[in-house]
Amino acid sequence: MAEIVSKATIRDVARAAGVSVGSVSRALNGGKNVSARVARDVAAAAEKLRYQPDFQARSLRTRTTGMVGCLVSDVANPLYASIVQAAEARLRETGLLMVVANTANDPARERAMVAAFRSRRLDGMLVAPGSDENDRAWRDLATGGAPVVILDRDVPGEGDRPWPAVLVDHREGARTATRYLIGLGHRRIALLTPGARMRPGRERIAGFKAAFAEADIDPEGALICLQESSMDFAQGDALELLRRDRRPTAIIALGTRILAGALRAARDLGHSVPRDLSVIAVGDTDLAAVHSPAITALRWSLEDVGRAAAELLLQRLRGTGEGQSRALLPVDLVLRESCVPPPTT
Amino acid sequence: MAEIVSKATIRDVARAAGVSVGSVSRALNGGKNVSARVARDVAAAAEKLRYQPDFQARSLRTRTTGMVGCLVSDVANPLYASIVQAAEARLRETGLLMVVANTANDPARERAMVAAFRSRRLDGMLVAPGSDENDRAWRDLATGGAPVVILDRDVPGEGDRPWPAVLVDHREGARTATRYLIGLGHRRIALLTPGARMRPGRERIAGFKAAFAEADIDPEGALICLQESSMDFAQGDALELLRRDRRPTAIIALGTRILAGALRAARDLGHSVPRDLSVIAVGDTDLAAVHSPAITALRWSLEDVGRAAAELLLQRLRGTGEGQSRALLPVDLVLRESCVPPPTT
DNA sequence: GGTTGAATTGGAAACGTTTCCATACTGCGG
DNA sequence: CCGCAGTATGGAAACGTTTCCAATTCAACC
Repeated sequence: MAEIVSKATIRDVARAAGVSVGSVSRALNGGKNVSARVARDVAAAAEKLRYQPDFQARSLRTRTTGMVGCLVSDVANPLYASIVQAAEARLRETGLLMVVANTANDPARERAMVAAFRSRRLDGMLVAPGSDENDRAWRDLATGGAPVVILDRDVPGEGDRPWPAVLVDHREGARTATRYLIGLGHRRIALLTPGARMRPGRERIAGFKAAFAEADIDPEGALICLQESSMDFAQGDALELLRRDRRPTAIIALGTRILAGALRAARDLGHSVPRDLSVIAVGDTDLAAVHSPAITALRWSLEDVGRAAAELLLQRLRGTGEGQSRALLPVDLVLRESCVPPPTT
Repeated sequence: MAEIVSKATIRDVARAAGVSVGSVSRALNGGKNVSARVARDVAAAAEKLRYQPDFQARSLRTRTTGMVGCLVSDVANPLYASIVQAAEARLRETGLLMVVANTANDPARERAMVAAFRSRRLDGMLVAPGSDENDRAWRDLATGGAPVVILDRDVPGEGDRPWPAVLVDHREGARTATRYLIGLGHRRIALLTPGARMRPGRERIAGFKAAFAEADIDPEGALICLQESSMDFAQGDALELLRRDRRPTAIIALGTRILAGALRAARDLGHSVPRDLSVIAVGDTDLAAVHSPAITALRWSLEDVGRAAAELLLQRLRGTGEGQSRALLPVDLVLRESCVPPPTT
């Protein structure tokens, strides 16, 4: 009949079971040094009172909150959403909750959120900084003692050793894609990617250039076009690119929005994909898979990134040996219909 | 030079400022009843010691955590991701953190997460239950006293009054879309949407049927095809649908994955969109906007949903008058290139 | 100068746990 | 029968805040 639920405190349970609060705590948690009788009575009392321990109070004493933070520029970005999703799944399995915050790549906001996380005493955090230089914030957090795992960024690191991180081999991916296009005969290829402020862009550019270098062809054909990550910008840039005299015959475009912009620009100019323009998507989004023609894409597993990051963090939280401190995930080129040899002019 | 940061407690500040802890607390929070001298000294001491209050401890005393939960089936689903993003943005403005959890529409997991949220004493929560019947879980939470805002679901409600909720007018949207297709001359139209277990599906079906009813045409042409939300399923179903003798001449398909399945099926069968098959997307995703041909779509603002939900929750948290308790957001049909009159057979 | 009421302050009691410590109890070997 | 080691137990301290309450100061007014 008890309608008023859940005001039950450990003291109530103790009283109901006729033991001390200390015993209740031991019975419910440790199980160590507790007699069968006490265990039984406490369990019964807890059940009857629908006792649910108060995490806040427990946290205060144990200095652990059972929560980890996740800081990304935008959870709605498909390239992050799946990472967050997978990480949450893994963390939940161990009873951890995940608090997420969007930074929009604003360093001030990043610092503010790190401070908030620390002030809330979150046990750890997963972060994808908006630039590699803002490591003061992470350092701050680290001095708070909470482990940090970096998502696909090169953050300088803490004195001696680098931060634990999950990295994606964008360089090799970009090189493979570029090599493939060169192999098809393309000599002028544009790479559309957000700025080199962050690791993924930097690595892609490096791989892109490497492919040109190793093919020993005119590096002038490697058109690097840095982007805001927005469809309209990309469309404008792509239009400009495709109107040039010696326009690129192939485009490598990041994500959903930039890819979309490029595709639109091509359509607006009456270029047919792949006949007039080959296209490779970086990141295998719904759009790439379903577009007609289906877009050849560089794919890496976002789920793996999330899972691996969670795993790395869990290792640190448990303090079980250092284990490995970084993971490098592979990138595959999945061949579809959007690449053919360049038109013969 | 102080390298060891952030062990500073309020007691340290009190000592450094030469006042009592009570005064420090008042100086830092209330500002009420505190002399200029104390305010100055405390501020200075806090600054010098880099004092950051411990939210855990504060929570214990104030019974408020500054965190709200968000429970959806899958944050990586584009239809949720933007909602979460927008809600987080609004909540953050007021200093609240958001913890998210994915339920995969599993009622057991939903209950478990609600329990976890309550146990952590989250101040409130935003939830999109996987079915409308699992309201026991929310009732539990409500008895914990934390306000709940429902995202686009019909949850029976708490005795007298319904839960606060943000709803989308899917019925009207579906009706508009269907009416539009009928107006173009279509008589056999398929609606591909996930089951009627949840409000959006139910409402869409109702609107779909209503359009047929009001047009006074053969309701046999209203082909309702319930779906798992997965591309492969949708593709299979769509193939079956399009192979029928009297195949639909238009398809209304939900989201990214089902839409993608339908588009693929059409392509596999050599049906050209829109010549042989008109298509309307439900939900204006990247895919719909960028596909060639661009897909006419039902659009509602996910950002508005998230913002409105956050706003409703904030109202409840502040306890400022009841305000309105539900919002109904409009759905627009954005016309693109994927709908034309049916082929004349 | 004394009285009064408000403004400020310090001290201590909460908040609900976990964990430490001292005590009581148990069984066992001498 | 007496230590004695180990195990169970109760009581209390601690975690870091906020907030209550009583005490003190202060200014102003008679």
